[in-house]
Amino acid sequence: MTKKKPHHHGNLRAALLEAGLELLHDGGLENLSMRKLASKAGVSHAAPAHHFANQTALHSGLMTEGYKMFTVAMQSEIKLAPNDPREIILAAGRGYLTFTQENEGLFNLMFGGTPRDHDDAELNKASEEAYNVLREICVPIVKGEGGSEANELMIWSLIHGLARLVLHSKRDTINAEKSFETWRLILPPLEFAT
Amino acid sequence: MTKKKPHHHGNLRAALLEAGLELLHDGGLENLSMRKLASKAGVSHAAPAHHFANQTALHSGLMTEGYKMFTVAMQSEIKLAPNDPREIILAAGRGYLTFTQENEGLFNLMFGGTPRDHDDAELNKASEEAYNVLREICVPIVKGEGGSEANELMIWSLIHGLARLVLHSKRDTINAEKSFETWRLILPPLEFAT
DNA sequence: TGTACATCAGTGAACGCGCGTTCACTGATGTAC
DNA sequence: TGTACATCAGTGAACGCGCGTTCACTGATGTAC
Repeated sequence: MTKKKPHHHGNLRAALLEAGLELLHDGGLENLSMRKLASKAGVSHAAPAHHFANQTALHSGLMTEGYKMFTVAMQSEIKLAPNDPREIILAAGRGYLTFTQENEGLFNLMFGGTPRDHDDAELNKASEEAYNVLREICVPIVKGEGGSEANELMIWSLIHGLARLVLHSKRDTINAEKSFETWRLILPPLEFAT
Repeated sequence: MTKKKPHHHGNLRAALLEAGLELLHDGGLENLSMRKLASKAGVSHAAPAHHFANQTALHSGLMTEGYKMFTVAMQSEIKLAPNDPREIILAAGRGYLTFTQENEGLFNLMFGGTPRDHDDAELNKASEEAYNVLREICVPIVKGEGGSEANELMIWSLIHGLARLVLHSKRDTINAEKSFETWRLILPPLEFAT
């Protein structure tokens, strides 16, 4: 006896987000629409309205997933790194680069100017958690004139900029290994508190 | 006697690009369409087809304008800077930041993953010229393990990343002055050849 | 200088498409007693 | 345990919209002689 489609999906919200990530993965930002999303999740195109009030809400939901993936990507690289502040920073950057290369569409959604819901608590929480990873790896760096904030911004700008540029010129830096090496080369000397 | 509209516009291509920049300026990436463009330029919506084969061609044309503006923005700040390699790098960064803050929509078009025509000679030329400005200001930096390319990538990643992050968190860094100061703070110490 | 003619750069109507959103509906689920 | 009922989460049809693109056309411009 084959399973009948249940009228209630069970966890449609999660399924829709997953479908959205797939769409982004397969065809980038241009490939994302509420109707395709619903279709990919095997549901009528009016169904998502029960879970996302509008497109911006959906985008915010996907960005939330993005930040969570960001956090995980950085943390799992950090876990493998030797216990040395510079190595930890390099590892976090590798996680960042891996994420961006594997999720170009999502990265563009997150940082390409797409409107988001600034009051989305989950989104704000997820993005803060990602930032916290960055903050922690910067703690050991000796503070200069700009304090710890300048250190964090420096590291973040560097790695974010590199990630963007790597995607932008795929011909030159097509594989992860090469971009990891570049990252190692451009990270300036840092002074750490002992 | 009032001037009749001439049937031939004279320089519609330029007018369309200008209209496109205005649309981007006023409403960002989402505000850009061929029909709005034509309407803004005071021309029927089928007219642009004579100047841009398709949307990608139009986007590429706008990106070309963007790179030119980039180059000008950096060069004009460099011109005002004291003749000191670090000051020149700081000045170029200020130009970059000014451009991005005044042209957020265009910046998103250029670096947000929008497809471009990779065979557009004008576009490639304009982007190379912008890169050349960067290359020149990096010449005085002492080469490390990664050679001059690593120096260029380091400076570019830093300033591009900062520009992106400034736009991303407008609340914190709403004005140019503040972002200039941040830029000065995060530019690491550099060693210059004498 | 004048004329014939090819080419160019517009117009305006029409095409079909995919989109987000709304709506009345219905079947499934959960709850009170 | 059984029943009545409210709520929830889907369906499918329909809405109007703006879009990129195509097309036959026409008026303006440029050129050959």
